Amino acid sequence: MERIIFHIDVNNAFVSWTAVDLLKQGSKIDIRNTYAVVGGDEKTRNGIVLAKSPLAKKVDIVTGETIYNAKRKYKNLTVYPPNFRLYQEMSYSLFNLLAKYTPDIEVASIDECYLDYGKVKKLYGNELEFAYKIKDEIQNTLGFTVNIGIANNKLCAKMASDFTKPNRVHTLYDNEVKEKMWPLKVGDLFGVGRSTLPKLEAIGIHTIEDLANYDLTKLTRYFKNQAKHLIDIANGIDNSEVKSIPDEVKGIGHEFTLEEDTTDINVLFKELFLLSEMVGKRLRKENKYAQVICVSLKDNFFRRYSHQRKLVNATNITSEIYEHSKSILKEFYNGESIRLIGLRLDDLHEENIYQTSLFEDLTKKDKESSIDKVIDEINQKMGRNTVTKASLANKKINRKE
DNA sequence: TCTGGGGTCCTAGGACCC
DNA sequence: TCTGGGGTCCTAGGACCC
Repeated sequence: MERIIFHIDVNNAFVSWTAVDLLKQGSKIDIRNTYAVVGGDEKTRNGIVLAKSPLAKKVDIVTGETIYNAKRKYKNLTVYPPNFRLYQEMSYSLFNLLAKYTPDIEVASIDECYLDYGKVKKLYGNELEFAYKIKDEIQNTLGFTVNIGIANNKLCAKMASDFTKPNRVHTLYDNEVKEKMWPLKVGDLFGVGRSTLPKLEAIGIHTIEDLANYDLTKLTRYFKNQAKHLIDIANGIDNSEVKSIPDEVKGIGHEFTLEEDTTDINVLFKELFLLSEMVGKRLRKENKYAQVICVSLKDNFFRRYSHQRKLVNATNITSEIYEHSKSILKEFYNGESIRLIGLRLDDLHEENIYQTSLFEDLTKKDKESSIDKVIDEINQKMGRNTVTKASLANKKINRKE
């Protein structure tokens, strides 16, 4: 069977979705046609650009830069706060629409997916016609536009959807790679990031074509095992499958930037407690137990450090997660000024195979577990964060998720 | 009031065992 | 006894993505 893959990508997703929502609420202006970005709050030090309108892009505003910097590029820029709940709903509505046509859809992120068209071509016919049809259907029923890339593998479909925007359909079949992809800058290649790019340029590789034709033995000297993969992707080679059934979640983490830097370990402990509740709650919701706990810090020079610990017994109990994370932090925190703290759970298991120790108080464990259950249930019924442990009662909780 | 948060995958080195 | 090497587990950190 012929391999035909679609990559469907929402144009300026967060800006578009915010625009659709504002219009629904009666707004007279469509922010997609203004100098607008969606970005975090500068006051809580979350002030970066998450998405930009085409006009904002025109004045060289880029995703990831500070709001402060973006405003220097365009003085009257409007900044909209992100609304992740809305984005999640918009995302579902898109994937539900596509699922009417085929179950072979891989959700790649909140605003993009792959669709295995080869498997349903007999049903729907020519892929270009079908792509235009669903592109228009999305626009007419959901109110936002997408780009669709069509190719013989996922990588090329992804590259194709990134050609000219918005509201376009592009193809990048195997026999079009040389003509359509090779002239692009090597940094535009999916999989070449900000660390690999300068290394490639240093050895004279500037376009995707340069990389595609580079000698493998020579490239291996610089990139070891990564070299073959780099040359493959530059040639548009990718054999990965469209995975319609998502992998089991492999880890759960949360982190936050503090409102101000701190050297006070007790402040860090408090944050760890809040993080423990958040990751614990999610873990229990997934019915999983974690065996690895990882605490990470970012200092005021933006350097990241982390330490992890593998537990003898996996856990999903908030107080246990907290006690371990606290002791991990104590182990490696050296008093420097901290900007961000994060907590991650890895090595997740379905069941808790518990190795009992002779001296362990299992009654206490049961009690902790039922306390968590009660807190989860109340929060479920009454809304988030109605109840937390007493030590947090005086802490303002207004974190965004 | 310059620089978020949530993931996955990979690599390298050390410990340990045979 | 003069220095191997395969395999696995564990940890720390890097790279990439949206």
